[in-house]
Amino acid sequence: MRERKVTIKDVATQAGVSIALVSFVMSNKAGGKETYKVNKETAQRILDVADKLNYQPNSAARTLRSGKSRAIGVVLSDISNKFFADIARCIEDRAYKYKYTVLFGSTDENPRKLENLIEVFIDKGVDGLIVVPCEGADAVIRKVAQQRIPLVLLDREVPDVETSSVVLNNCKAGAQITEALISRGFSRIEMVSYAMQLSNIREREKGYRLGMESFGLEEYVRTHHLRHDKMQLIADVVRDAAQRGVQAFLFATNTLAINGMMAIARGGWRIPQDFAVACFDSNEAFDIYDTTVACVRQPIERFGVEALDLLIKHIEEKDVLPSCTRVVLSPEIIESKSADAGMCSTPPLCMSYSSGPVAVLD
Amino acid sequence: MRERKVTIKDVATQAGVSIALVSFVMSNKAGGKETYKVNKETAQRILDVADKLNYQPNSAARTLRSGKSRAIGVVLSDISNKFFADIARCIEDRAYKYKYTVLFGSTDENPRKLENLIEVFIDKGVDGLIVVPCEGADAVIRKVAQQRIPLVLLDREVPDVETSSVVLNNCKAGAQITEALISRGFSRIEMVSYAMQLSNIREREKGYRLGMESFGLEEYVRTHHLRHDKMQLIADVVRDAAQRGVQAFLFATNTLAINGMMAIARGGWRIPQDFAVACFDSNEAFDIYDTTVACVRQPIERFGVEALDLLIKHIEEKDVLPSCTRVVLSPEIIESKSADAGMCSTPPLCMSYSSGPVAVLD
DNA sequence: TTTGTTGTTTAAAACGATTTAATTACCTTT
DNA sequence: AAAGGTAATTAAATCGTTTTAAACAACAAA
Repeated sequence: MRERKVTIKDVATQAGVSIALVSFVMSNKAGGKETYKVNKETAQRILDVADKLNYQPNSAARTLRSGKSRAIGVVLSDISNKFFADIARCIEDRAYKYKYTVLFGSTDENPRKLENLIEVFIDKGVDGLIVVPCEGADAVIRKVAQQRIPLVLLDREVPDVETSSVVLNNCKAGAQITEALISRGFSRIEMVSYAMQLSNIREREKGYRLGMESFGLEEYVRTHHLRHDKMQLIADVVRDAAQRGVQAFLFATNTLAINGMMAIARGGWRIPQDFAVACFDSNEAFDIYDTTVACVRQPIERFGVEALDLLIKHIEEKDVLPSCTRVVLSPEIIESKSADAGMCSTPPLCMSYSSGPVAVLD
Repeated sequence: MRERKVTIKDVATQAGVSIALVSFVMSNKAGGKETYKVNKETAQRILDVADKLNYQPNSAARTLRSGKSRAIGVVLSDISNKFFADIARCIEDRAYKYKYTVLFGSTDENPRKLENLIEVFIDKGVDGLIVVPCEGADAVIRKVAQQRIPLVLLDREVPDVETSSVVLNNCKAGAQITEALISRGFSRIEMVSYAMQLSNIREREKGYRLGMESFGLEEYVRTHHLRHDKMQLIADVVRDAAQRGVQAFLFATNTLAINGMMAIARGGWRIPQDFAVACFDSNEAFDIYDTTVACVRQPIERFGVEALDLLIKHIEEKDVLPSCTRVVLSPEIIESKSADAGMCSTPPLCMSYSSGPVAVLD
């Protein structure tokens, strides 16, 4: 019952032309730049036949011969993390527009897995890669970059490597959100972060420090470094902080904030009565119960769009000069209306993600 | 500077054998069933050379010739939705183990987009598909099924089509969670659902009805049907319900719950003091602020694992009988400890997703 | 008539693997 | 010594495109 796939040959015979001509017409349809000269009538006839037979070019054959797959690989930390899932979605949509297909992979911050994923993707013949590098992946990234495989780093950067990247201005974001806390009257503010050598994390911590220092609060600067696979220890951090009279926490990520707030709640403390909280990334939870003092909203759409556009640019000018672009996105600080009122279950600031001004390039 | 890719030919000449032999060895390495007879020493020599040259078989060539791509397509509603993102992650991990690559696509509940995604994936040569069908996609699904393309439906089913599927026992879940609400003393319970013809949604509503009826509460049965692209109307539902003295809401999905709870908060009501809330799918928000009466926890891992295993089974026995399996997963009802205490910001029930018993097959 | 020229079309060679059918080498057996 | 059998190996066809270089047709210029 299996109907044999219709090939370019079928179209050619049906239309009474050679397969080459069909190929010319089919690839030109996609709007190629090198226009082959094909008689208009013949071209139309071929298109008609192709349409009638419902001809779909075989992707494997095309890739084999041309070396181009119109597929890209996207290597993230974890696609089930809301932040990355949102970005993935934007990349997907944008790629769809350009008629590119996307392969996703999650590293779990494991450099070996990252290396393996990249290998698999390259092996599958992707035209380029968007990668969220993890700790210990520097060497692999450098290798990819010097192999001249189109590459865009996302969210984090790697030192001493010539490649394009799209990142947030993390330092500025860290400083601004710290200042938001301070302007609410808090001074004993501590940061909860990861014990990972990641550019974005380090910059956020730096911003926090700068923010504190600019208000003369250097004596209270304290950053807790958690291992991402030992998240339960966050409860100790909270307990310890409570004893030392800490007033507010600044969480370096989404995941830290959620776990931290859970630890706070479990310990019997209340937000914002006992602890004020601010964090990076927004979250649905914060939208429902508007209890956080402020959060850094990252321009997710821009991350996806800029990364994909950059990558496609690289793919298309592959043989030309290897230009590198660094896109630094501006954070948006969203301050809660109600946090200082000490209430719970009050109207959230925004109904959906789409509201509010979109951050712009620096 | 571009280093030419090493091909099977290079390995063959280096090892002093024919390319056929290399092919035999390379594909046998993967544990094929039809063992070609190759001299052990020669095989080892070939493997050594392949390793030394870092030979990676060209995927396009392999796909073109063999018709198998070791890639699958996964068509979801929206990968940025936490529920689907979690499933995607499980599928990814499991596929990785089997050395399969996964293509993801989001339909936004649009049947045209679903059709297009499936077309693109098939065109890319995927060996099989996992699909979350949306409203209006029945015809497309049937077409795919009768084309004998390995297919597994996820989360929702399509009537009158012979295909495998993995779904929750939605009716049972609906009944149980309704009973959980009733056992807390609520009787004026209304359901907030979608105006979509989706098997899972319909079953959940049915369960709610059965649950209410089994306690003689049929007079209060009322299901609100929202359009997923008109989510803001949920505020009207809440306001209207408040006037009619409704005590509790049962939300049919994650997204409805989040938007509903936001609408409640915006309207100045409090959870659980003014409205009790129960819903399908858990969410990080509910973990932090343990205010919901109960939620249906879906066995996400099982969804991914079962769907992928089924699909691979279909792919591998493609030429044999087209057997269909229907996997129905049991829901787990998670009841909050604190909801009836009328508190906010109390210790949540579980620290992370991994706690608690895992639901089993019916 | 010959030589270009321009616009169309095509034959045939890749691309890099898999897979079939045939061949070789080396034993046994008769 | 011939025939048969088995294990190991290989030549060659094939998958469905893209792409290069050549061929062809028609017509203008020399």
